[in-house]
Amino acid sequence: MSAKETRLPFEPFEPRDQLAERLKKLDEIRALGFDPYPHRFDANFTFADVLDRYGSRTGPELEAERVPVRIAGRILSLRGHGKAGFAHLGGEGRRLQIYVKLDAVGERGFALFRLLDLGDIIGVSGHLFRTKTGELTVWVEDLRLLAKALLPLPEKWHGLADVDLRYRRRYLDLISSENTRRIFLARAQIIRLLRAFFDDRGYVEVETPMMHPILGGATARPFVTHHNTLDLDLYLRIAPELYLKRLVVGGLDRVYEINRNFRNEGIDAIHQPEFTMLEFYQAYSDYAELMDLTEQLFRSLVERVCGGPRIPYGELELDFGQPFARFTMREAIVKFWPQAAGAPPSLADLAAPRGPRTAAERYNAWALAQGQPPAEDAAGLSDGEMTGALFEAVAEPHLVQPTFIYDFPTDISPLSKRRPDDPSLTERFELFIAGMELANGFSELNDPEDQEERFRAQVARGGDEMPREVDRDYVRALCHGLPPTAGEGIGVDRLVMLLTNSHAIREVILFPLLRPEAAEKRESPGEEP
RNA sequence: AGGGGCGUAGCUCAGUGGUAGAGCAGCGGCCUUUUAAGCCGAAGGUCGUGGGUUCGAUCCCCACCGCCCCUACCA
Repeated sequence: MSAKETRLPFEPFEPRDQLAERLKKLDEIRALGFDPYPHRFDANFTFADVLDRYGSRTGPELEAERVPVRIAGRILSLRGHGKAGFAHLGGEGRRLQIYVKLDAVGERGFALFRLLDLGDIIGVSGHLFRTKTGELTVWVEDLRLLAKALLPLPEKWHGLADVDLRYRRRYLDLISSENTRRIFLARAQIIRLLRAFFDDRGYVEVETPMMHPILGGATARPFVTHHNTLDLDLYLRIAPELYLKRLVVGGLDRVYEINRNFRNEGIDAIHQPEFTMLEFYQAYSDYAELMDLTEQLFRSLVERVCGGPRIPYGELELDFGQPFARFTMREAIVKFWPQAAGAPPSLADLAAPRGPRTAAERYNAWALAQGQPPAEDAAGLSDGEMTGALFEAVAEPHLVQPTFIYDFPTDISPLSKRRPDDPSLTERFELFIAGMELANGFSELNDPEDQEERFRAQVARGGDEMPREVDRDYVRALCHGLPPTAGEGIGVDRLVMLLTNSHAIREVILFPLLRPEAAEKRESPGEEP
């Protein structure tokens, strides 16, 4: 094949024959005296401007005005007709048709037009008119190539159908999928709104370390890295929590951070190793106030991003207009207990020693007979852990509409403050929507003795997910006095999923972590050239 | 990690135990208001990889690789 014999200036990409073809055209364009990569183009309109201002003007009105237009964009469609042709230019998610004909652009301009391909970036000058079929179009008088595309766009009818490629070549996905563009514009808007919400309430945005010498702030398996000069192993952070609370000790009474956390765990529809978390802390406050604030935040986001209180999510309709449902964890177990599994346990049963286990045994007997997933039941589970497991099996799948679950067992909440009336429970809540956990907040534990004790218990228990040493400096900070403080984390990726009706976390992360392509494996990072 | 599905032209997909097909894209030709433009022509494939069964495998069997879905752990 002749394409293979063509000498290529760089390590070629597939499809090679089309690459070679386009390189050939590039040479021909240069031979015509055009610079295929000029430095600038002075447009006088954006696509949105033209379409919004002239989209409803009639043909005769446009002819009378002869609106001069200079506009630049990518060629998204191309239809040649001998000595004339149409194309659509795309930019900012909009598109505008252009009409190029020999008489109007001259021999040299038309020769250039015939050497253009889908994907090329061009600038045109001319005036607006309406075609026979009524489409607003630029009558081109001058045509410039601004950047040659050496590789083709995705297939015009199906777009980028290969999901894997959509994530690997997000730039192509953004060109060819309007929905992808919409999702990431919404994501940017959501993050802007989050900042505005907290800025308006006197919170200070901060950035705390992403590399931690001591694991803490959550229970998760970490990534480990190494600093050469200090000869120090570091963990990529699993949570910013302990640093943010140090700042509250330091008198930043309201702080928030929007940034990445890293957890070396599984990847699925709602988990990515690198994910974005909003965490915020408010001194002189408690978890009840945060539930109110969270409800306000979600309601206002839904209103502003989606334009109303009710939003579709797959087959579901989620309603943020009503007050969010609120149940204690034990209440939720009672409420969603299936009738067929016999009489539900009472709140007192669940509070009694070994009560959660007894209830779980009854539930699991029914669940196994029904083929339903049972509550996790390991021999060593405490009453609190058993309660959590029972809640997950019995209640969690039912939490479709926005619902707060609060008063978590102390055993599964190492950083939350105990309830004064019941030390087996903590002042902690989670917000569930569409079966997903969206937020987790609590009244912060600020008793340094209790904290040190709980840290020691974690270290003693051991395992990949536990810190290997007590964060002494954090305890010291608490010794200087952390005011009564409430704090919360909100999973930003999941929030974006919800507000954009996306059903996989990879849809809302621009470049999600994927297994490297086979061909890329050879050039793995870390290898010296 | 376990179960299921998929892998055929650059892309989207048909198809058969007997040497492989369409549409789109690309290439050549015609076409000065088209829009999934149209018409004519030519080209494009080690049927994911490696073994096995068979006279013969893209098809059947085994293993591996990659991707997707479900299930278990984590936000």
